[in-house]
Amino acid sequence: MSLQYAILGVLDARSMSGYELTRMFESSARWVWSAPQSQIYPLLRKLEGEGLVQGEDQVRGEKMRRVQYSITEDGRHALREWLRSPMDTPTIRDPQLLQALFFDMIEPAEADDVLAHQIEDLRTLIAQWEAHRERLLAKDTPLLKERLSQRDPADHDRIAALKAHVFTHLIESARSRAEWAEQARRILASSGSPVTAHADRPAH
Amino acid sequence: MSLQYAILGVLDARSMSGYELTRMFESSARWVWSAPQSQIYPLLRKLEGEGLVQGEDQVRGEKMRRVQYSITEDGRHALREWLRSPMDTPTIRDPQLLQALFFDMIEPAEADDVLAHQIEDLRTLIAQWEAHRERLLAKDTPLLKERLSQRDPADHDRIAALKAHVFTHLIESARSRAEWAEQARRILASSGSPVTAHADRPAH
DNA sequence: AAGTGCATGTAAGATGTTACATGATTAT
DNA sequence: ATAATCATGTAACATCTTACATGCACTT
Repeated sequence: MSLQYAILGVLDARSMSGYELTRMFESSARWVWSAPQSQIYPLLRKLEGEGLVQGEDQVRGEKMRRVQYSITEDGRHALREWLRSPMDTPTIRDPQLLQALFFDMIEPAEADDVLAHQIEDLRTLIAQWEAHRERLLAKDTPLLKERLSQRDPADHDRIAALKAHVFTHLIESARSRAEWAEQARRILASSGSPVTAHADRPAH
Repeated sequence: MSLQYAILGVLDARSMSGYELTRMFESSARWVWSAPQSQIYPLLRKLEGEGLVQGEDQVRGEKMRRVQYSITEDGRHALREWLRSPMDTPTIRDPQLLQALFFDMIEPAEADDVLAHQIEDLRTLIAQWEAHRERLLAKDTPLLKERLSQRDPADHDRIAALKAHVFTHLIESARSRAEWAEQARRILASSGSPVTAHADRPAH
């Protein structure tokens, strides 16, 4: 559902080939949506079938056809409809939190390792998001530049602030999660042998 | 992947029928995982096939067969393996944040409505999670009671604190999100006409 | 007699992941 | 030459959502 609008939103800034979109969405820890290449290409075809995007064949080299997709007026309309529609908070489905809920079933030291790994991972993400946020505020990302060039200069600050604000949340959220993990480590250490009843392996 | 371990984790506290598990996981805004009934029953069969859970047929009334599932030693072992394994932060895929990223394409008033709806929704969730958290700290949920009855009383506080801590994060996270949405409303209001270029409908 | 809750299932479709396959162009 | 990057696709599979179907037990 949402990937389609993510694509439309990006194409609204500028036209792109499937490959460029793929690079945007693949392994994009620093972006708000991710999708593998195998989802992008079929979806572009589908959107073209619905008239929301338009592909233009470009000859490159001998017979290499490289398709440049751009958003249509219908596509922009569909995107705006979606942007206007309120949605409920998506149901939480967080494997790491689920894991934490049952940490009393393993040794505190083992749970501690898992949490330490989470914290490490979060630090990396935070750094990436912070960097991206800074670039947005400086209006220094390729896509934002393209977008702003179509807009009234009086709005530039507001638009950049709005986009950066999304990343502010990602950063805040990851920071709060890291603090949560630290606190969880403290609770685990607080005392207590683990798994007294029905142990997985003979007590040692 | 994770649903299977969520089921095992619940069954570790006490045996249950598919129906009871369904009620646990369906529309469970107050829990950390959710799944519709159509996922539960087939998965239970699969887990039984793998020997991770064991179903016991119970006669009820005339010929009504009601199956009570319990976790096996293999199931407990598989669950512990999973609990010990570090995982990377799941890729963020948040439709609401995606929406916010393109709010510059619609009227500020329209975006404001969407954000107001989000905040309302978050308040409801926060209230539910807070209630659940309180009950966990008071060791007053049916499932936690069953679980604690199998464990050393000296660990009870630590276990309850650990579980409650998971909900603390959900609450903190939702609060931070609500504050973020309020801030976003302020940015939207900060000035600026919207969509100057390529308007969806004639400017008014 | 009809409705609600208990209880278990199937089917169709959307979405997402992992892996494989292919060929052209550009850089070393 | 060969490796990396550009570029586009398919296949198989797991997961998740929505909807429908069925029948018993208990209440009103």
